[in-house]
Amino acid sequence: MRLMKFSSFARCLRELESTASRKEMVGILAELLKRSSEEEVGKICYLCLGRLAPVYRSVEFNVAEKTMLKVLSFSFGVREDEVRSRYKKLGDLGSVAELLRGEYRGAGRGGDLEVAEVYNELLRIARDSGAGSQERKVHSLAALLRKLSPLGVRYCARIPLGQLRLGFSDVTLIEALAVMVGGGKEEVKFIRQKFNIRPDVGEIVRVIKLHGLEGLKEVGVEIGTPILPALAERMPTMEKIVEKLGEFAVEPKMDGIRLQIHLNKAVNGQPLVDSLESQRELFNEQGSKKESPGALVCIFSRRLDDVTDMFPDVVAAVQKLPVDSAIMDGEAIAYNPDTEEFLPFQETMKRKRKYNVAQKAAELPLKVFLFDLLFLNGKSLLETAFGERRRLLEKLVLDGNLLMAARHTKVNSARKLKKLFDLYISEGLEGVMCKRLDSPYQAGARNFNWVKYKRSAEGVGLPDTVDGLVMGYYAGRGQRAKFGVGAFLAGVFNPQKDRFETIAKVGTGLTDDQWREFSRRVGPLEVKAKPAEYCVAKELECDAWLRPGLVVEIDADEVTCSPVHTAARGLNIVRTGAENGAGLSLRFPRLVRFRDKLPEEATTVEEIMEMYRMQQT
DNA sequence: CGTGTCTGCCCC
DNA sequence: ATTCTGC
DNA sequence: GCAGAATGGGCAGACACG
Repeated sequence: MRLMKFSSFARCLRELESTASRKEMVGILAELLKRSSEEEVGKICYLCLGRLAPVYRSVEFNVAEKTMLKVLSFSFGVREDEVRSRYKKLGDLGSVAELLRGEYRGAGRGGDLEVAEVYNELLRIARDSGAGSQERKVHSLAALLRKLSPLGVRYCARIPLGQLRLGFSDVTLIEALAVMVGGGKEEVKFIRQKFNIRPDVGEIVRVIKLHGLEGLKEVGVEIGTPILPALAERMPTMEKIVEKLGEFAVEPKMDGIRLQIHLNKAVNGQPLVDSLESQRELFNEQGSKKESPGALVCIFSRRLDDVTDMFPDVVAAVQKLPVDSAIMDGEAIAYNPDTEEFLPFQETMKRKRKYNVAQKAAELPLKVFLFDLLFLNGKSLLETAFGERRRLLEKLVLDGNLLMAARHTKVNSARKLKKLFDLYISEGLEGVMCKRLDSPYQAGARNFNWVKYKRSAEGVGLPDTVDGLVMGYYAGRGQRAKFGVGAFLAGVFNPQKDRFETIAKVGTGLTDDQWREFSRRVGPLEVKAKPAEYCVAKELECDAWLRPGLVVEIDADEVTCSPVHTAARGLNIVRTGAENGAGLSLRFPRLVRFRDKLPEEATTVEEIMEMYRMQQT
């Protein structure tokens, strides 16, 4: 079979991009996969998904928007402001690149590259690092783009940005795999199950090409290969949760970092480290080999990043567990051993680091609340009912200090649920997780086996919504480009200083109609420069400024200290954990509605300060 | 050696 | 993370 | 109801530059 040309690949992507029906996309993708040979099909899968490797290999480009602007400018001899202004208008660097390539009259075309050649070059560029690497990346990417057709450039330029905007992702690609081998619903289900425990489409398609679906049967849960985490859905009321779930258990929802912990002790049986090490060598990674005596521990984040080296205290505690092998799911959160209080999310985040790990571990001790057991002593528990998995988890003999089992209470009424919810809220926690006791561990799925119910759902997250002044807005990307806006900057009023201070950028909560309405309402308010009474950090500079005129109602989960937002900055009131000069901002801001209010009737900095204080208790 | 800018399928 | 939209 | 694509605040890391 001949190797596929990148131009031909690009034409296929173009077809996919202009197709809305998922069924049709599956057909096109199945054809594409069928046409590609086994050596290149894995690479084609990764490229389709805007990547070079499966997520848990984390090949980082360190090239995104800003650098790609430089690449396009350099590649096609166009001034950077020109590229930037076209980007603002089109909202997509691929389209800009395609246009520039079409207009480019310099020498270029170096023949028609194969997909694999483009892939290899992108991988080489991604791996370049160290002094001077940014410049080399710009030059190499520019040279690569000049060798491609305009359509090829369109997609190649989007790959380092990590999004091809084709309207499909992993799941659709899996369906295409099933169709490729002439399968139906059953086969989709089968392949998806395998993908959930080996989240590497490239690998799965290679196995299928070589050995068919039969070959996939060999793929099982493996210590050292992350399982896609199960995710929770939300529901609006507790009554609906009880109605939907029947008999379930309630656990507290902690505001920390999700961890999937793998443990393998070479006690009896074969340790499964061989394949792990060989895969690492394949990707030429250095230094991540775990030299722990007698026990291999791997920790993965929610997005399957290997974060083992960031949590040596967790590794040490897990190594002591009296089991041969296990995979556990849990939440890590920093706490203060003196007050026994859990710390805010921002503090826990400081534990996610590469340097000064031991020092921060001492400053910010963790609790890890384990809430699920996916694998135990060589056997997968994914199909085991949650009630039974929980029973096995409780038998694990945790140290009770760093490793704890999450509190877990069986519930069958809204009354009991409410009681637990109130209890956990009073402890300063985020809310509750409700889990069906009879459900398997649904790796990779967000469904109603797990339902989260947060403080904010009660309208208790923020004491009140915020009425913010719209100070300016930002050009939209992708599908927001057509509205001319993708987000806006909101501020609150400081009557003492007679000025507006920023509290959040808002980019969600508006329907398409509301985005259009936004454009209409904002048109007459546009001014050339930032009004003098706006206090805005440099990094929040808007694409268009507005004079005071439009006020909107904003909801959020929380008021937090902010290093960039200026709201209530300098109000000399003690803020726990805040640096001097910190302002306040909103966590997870979203628009509720447009309001007919005067700018001076916007929420004031004192009111925001009061909301912040109320939260602390 | 600091400081500033950009990046991350980052974490949430 | 939240939210909206097309299928 | 699912899959996908818009978007948020805030943190540490990687480089570039002076």
